[in-house]
Amino acid sequence: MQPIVECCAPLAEEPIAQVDADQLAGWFRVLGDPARLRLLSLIASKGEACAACDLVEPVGISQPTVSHHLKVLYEAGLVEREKRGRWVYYRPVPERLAILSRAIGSPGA
Amino acid sequence: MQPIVECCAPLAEEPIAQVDADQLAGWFRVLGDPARLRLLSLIASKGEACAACDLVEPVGISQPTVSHHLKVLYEAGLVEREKRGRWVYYRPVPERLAILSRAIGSPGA
DNA sequence: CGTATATATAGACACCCGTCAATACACACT
DNA sequence: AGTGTGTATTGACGGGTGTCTATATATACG
Repeated sequence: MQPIVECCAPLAEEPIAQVDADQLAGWFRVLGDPARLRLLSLIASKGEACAACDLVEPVGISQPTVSHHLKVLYEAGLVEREKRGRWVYYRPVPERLAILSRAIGSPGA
Repeated sequence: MQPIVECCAPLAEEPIAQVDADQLAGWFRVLGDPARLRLLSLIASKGEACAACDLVEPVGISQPTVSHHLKVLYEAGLVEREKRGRWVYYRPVPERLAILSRAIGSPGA
């Protein structure tokens, strides 16, 4: 995960560079799956969530698939993980999400 | 295109419903491609853009591929089209983009 | 009408992705 | 140490997607 703190001015501000487009598109693609969106929403609305405890049953997909999606979210830097005993807890990374929100945010409207 | 004006409370507010997840994920998937992101950025930063005039050359992909991406953006309701003479002009749809921005917006951060 | 240009479509190809069952791994608790 | 449970990985399958070339359609201009 790159140390990107400031990235990608709003799309409407200036034509986005290829590099930034790749970066942003990667994040959006991660959000482009209903299962991941529901997982992220579950995590965010609880503030923190454990995979088996809070996530597998509600989304209604198999445990390996949940694990896969959580990995994708994690590697995109949209959630962070903390292992506590036998369980792994996930929390959202608001800074990352803010980058995306700001990129498509319409200051001209 | 459905008449969705109000949709999808912020992800962190409450666990998102399956239907909303499908809807949102569809829009994010559209943004999940660098070429489409660059096209949208070019359109948005100019306020309006014509495919051949302003888009084909800057993004560096073939005309049919540009046409395809514009169709995807259009059918997602992220841009609107207007045919003027031989040309087709595209404009962003800020309300749609605002929905996405608000969905991932972090009120808790 | 014919030609030139802007746009869209068709078809093909390679590649990526979501899902699952099966299995492996990690960690606590007795 | 052994067992049970949470988590991750593997391998496979089906479907979707981005890209291209070639071609078709539409519109303006002479």
